[in-house]
Amino acid sequence: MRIGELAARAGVSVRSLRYYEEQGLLTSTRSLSGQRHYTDDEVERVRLIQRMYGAGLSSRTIAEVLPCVDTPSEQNSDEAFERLVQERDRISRHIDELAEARDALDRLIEVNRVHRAQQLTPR
Amino acid sequence: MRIGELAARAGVSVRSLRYYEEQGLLTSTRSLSGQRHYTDDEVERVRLIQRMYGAGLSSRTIAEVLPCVDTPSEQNSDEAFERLVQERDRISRHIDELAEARDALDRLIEVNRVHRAQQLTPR
DNA sequence: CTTGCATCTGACGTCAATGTCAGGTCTTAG
DNA sequence: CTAAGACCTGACATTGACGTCAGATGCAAG
Repeated sequence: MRIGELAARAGVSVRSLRYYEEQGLLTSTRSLSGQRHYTDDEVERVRLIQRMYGAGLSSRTIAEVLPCVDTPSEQNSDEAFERLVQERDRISRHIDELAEARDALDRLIEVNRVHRAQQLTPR
Repeated sequence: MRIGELAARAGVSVRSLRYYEEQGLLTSTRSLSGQRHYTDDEVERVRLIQRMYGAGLSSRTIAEVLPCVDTPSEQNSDEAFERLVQERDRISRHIDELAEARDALDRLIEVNRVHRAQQLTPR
């Protein structure tokens, strides 16, 4: 498929796909005229990449981790594997941080609910 | 206290505090010479602000919900209250998204562990 | 008084993922 | 064949929360 279809199927912009390629996260075969062509598998790959971006990984970090996706078990993925574990842990810590923030907002919400209820029934 | 002490106590940079003021998240009284002065309470306020930033709220959004911190129960905080609930929900959704990403990484880690184990004991 | 550190304002720099535009080529339906 | 729409490269624009620097002033200690 060409880049437009991949973009539509994976739910990202064409611009982003070109950027992923530039960052070494995605490869394409080129037609004689230079247009990018992709296989069906790339759809899932792009979705995974998106997920990693969503989890706060940078292009560089994703590139570092991708060997674990492409060639698990390779000796040369030692760094990649370590990085992968590292990022998983970072995400876990981030989740905890978010949970604390959510709890703080929940407390705020509760306080405000109480005050609002009082206002509705002043006596 | 002056800005340097507040920065140290709240664990942020002086630059950030000035920025928060610029964004309407923080106020200060000024000495005759124009220096900012803060009360002890501001330390907690800054920490709360930091938490909100950490949870992905923008300056604008934080400014919108702060009325719930400053004057809960006021009629005019209707919008603020709604926004607060909205953000709480957004954070919850983000947590779910992160959890999914973490699970994806966990699966990757598991696959790689297996392959690496095989390599260590080839026969 | 002066020396040195804190503070002030204002402005420009940063970083990363992506939007957007320009000017040109490719492909495909009719 | 032709027009429309997809695609190409290259480049500049954007956004937000700061970092950083310059030049000036304030303040506490010796």
